[in-house]
Amino acid sequence: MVERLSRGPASVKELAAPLAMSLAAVVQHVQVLEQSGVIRTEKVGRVRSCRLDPAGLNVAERWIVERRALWERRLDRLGDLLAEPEPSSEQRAPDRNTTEEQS
Amino acid sequence: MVERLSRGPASVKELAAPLAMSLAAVVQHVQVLEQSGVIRTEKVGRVRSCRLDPAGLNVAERWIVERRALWERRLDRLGDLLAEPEPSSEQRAPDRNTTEEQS
DNA sequence: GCCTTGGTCAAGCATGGACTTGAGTATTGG
DNA sequence: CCAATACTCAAGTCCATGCTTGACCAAGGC
Repeated sequence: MVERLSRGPASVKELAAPLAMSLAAVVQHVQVLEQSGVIRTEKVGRVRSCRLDPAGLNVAERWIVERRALWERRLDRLGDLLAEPEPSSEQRAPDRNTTEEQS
Repeated sequence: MVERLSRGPASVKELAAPLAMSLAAVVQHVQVLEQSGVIRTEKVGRVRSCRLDPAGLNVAERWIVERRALWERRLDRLGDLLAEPEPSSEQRAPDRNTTEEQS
């Protein structure tokens, strides 16, 4: 959908056309895209036309960059720990309870 | 869990301890981690001990790097298209049907 | 006027993932 | 020998997502 919109604005119908989905489903997608600021829409008569919002895409880009940085940090940390020689003697820290994800 | 394992091998019990989850749930996590090659486990008596598999982590890292590259490519492409002046005259390509994701 | 078109809304269904429960098994300390 | 421990396994629950359906409504077009 975003790809299609990057080639110029389109109505909901047009967005739905190539997509093996009901119109309603597409509308839902459009709604979340609008709420998250990636696109803007405007209703003219009975037609709602959608276009990308460049500013919003910048936000999206920033989001992804952050995400990426986070993963990089994790991997680096992990890499460091793996590079270290394994601690042969048991010296287990007593479970700090910081924000921590599972798996 | 991976974080914990990066500080040295541990039994399933130990992994479960700080995790507000049943043992069985942890075992499930351990299974997928093992299947995807991130950890290796060995059963000694009634205890299954788990350790990270450095090689497996390399695989995981490669996976993430690929993923990242993919997103970068997408964003770049999108950025390019946005940078272009909007095509004012209607010159809509007739919907090529290549592999394409929704939204 | 009235049927068609493009969209809207609410409800509901299907699926998948993460977790729990409960029953069972093998090891092990006493 | 017995009970506790450390799992294992199958089944079932819960919940979020993504989509469909059907009723509805406001433009158009003829």
